[in-house]
Amino acid sequence: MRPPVKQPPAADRVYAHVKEGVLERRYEGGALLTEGELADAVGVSRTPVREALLRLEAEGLIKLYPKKGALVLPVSAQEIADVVETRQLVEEHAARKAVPASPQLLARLEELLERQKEQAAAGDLAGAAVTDRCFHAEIVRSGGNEILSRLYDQLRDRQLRMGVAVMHAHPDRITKTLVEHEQILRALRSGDAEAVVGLIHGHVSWFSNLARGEVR
Amino acid sequence: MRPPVKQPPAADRVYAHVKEGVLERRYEGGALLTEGELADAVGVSRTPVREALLRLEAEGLIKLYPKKGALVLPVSAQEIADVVETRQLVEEHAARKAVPASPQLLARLEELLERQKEQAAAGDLAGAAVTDRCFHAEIVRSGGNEILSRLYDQLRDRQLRMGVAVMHAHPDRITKTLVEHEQILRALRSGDAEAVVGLIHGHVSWFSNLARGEVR
DNA sequence: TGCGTACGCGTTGTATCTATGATGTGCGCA
DNA sequence: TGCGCACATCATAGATACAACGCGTACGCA
Repeated sequence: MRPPVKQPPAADRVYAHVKEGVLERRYEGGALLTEGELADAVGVSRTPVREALLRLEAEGLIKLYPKKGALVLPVSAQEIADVVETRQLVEEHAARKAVPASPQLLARLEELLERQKEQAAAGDLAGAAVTDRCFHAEIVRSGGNEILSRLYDQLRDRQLRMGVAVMHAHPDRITKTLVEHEQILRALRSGDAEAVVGLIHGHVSWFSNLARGEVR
Repeated sequence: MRPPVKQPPAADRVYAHVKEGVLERRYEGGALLTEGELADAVGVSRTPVREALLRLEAEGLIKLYPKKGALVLPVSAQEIADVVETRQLVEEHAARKAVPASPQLLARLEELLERQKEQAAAGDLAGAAVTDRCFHAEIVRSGGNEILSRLYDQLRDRQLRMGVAVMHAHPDRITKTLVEHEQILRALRSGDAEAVVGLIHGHVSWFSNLARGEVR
C-alpha cells in the first residue's frame, strides 16, 4: 500500500491556481472571478477560495468587490510607473548597502549569472526569467531587511505579469540582461556604489518605456 | 421604531478588535490567540475571524501557525530596525519628490500642524498622534505612488505598536515633534530638498535608539 | 410610451458541522 | 524510576448550509 501522497493544502492550491492564471494572463485584466467558479475549477469548496483571494488582494493582483466578485486588476500605466519606481527605490537602496560586497554575495551572484547564461543558451526562457529574478532578489535580500525583501518579491510578481507580452516582443532583451548583470557584478566587486546604483537604475527602468507603449 | 443601525461586517469588526488589541498591547507580544477565543470575544463565528487573521498576517502583525494558533509577533530589535529603515527610505524619497512643494500640499500640512498644536495644548495625546501620522502620510501620499503609500500606512501601524511605551516615557517628545514638523514645513517651503531629507531622517530615527533600549 | 416598483437570480457574508492533525498526559512496562 | 506508547483534548482546515444583499429585468400603471 503506497503511503498516500499528501496534497498541499487546498487554500494553497487555489492560491497558486489563481496567481498563475493572472500572471500568465489566462485570466484577463478586467475579468470578474467568482468564488463559485474557482471552487469548481480547482475542485474545492468556497472556503479555501476566499482565503486565497484575500491573500491575492493583499498582494495587489486582484480587488475584491463586496457581493460582486474578484476583479482581476488590469495593468494601468499608473501601476507600471509605481512598480518601476518602487523597484528602483528598493533595489538601489539595497545596492548602496551591499557595497562593499561580501564574498558570499559575490559568489552567489556569480553562480546565478552563470546559470542564467546556460539557460539562455539552452533557450530556456522561463528558467532564465526565474534566475534573473533571483539575481535581483539576492541583492535586495543581502540588505537584511525583511520588509523590503517581501515587498520586492511582490513587485517582481506584478512586473512579471506586465512583462510577459513585452518579453516576447523583444527576445534579444535576454542578451542585454546578461551583459548588464555582468556590469553590475563587476561594479559591485570594484566597490563603486554609485556605478552600481546607476547601472541598476538603467537596468530596472529599461522596460518602463516599452511597457508604457503597450498599455497605452 | 429606529431603523436598525447597520453594523459593519463581522470580518471588519474582528479585524479592528484584534488590531486594536495588538497595537494597544492588550494582547501581549508572544501571546497565542485562537480563533475560538476571538470568535467568542467579538460575538461572531469563526469564519470571519479567519479572514481577519489572514489580513493581519499579511500586515505583519501576527503569524499564523497551522494547527496551533495566531502568534502575536513580539517586537524584535530586527523589526524595529527594519521598520525605521524602511520608513526613512520611503519618506525621504517622497520628500525629495515633493520639492518644490505644491501650494495644496503646503496648505494641507499647515492645517495638520495647526491641528496637532491645538491637540497637544489640549492634552489630547491620542489625537495628536493621529494627526502626526497624517502629517507624514500626507508627504508620502503627495508622491502619488500607491504602493509606497500603502506600505507606509502599514509601517506606521507597526511603529505605533512599538511606540506606545516609549511615548509615555517621554511626554516632552510631543513638543519636539511639533518643532521638527515646523522645520520640515519651512524647508519644504524654501525648496531645499536636502534640508528636508536631513530633517526627516533625524525625525524618523529619533526613537530607534530609544526603542532599541526598551526591547533589549 | 415612459417611469417606478417588485420580483428573481446570482453572489458574497456568516454560521455550523465534520475531519484531521498536533500536543500533552498518563499508564504500563522494562 | 525512566522510557515509550496510546489516548484524550483541542486547535485548525475544509465542506456544507443558510441568510442577506445587490442588480438587472420585467411587469404594471399612469
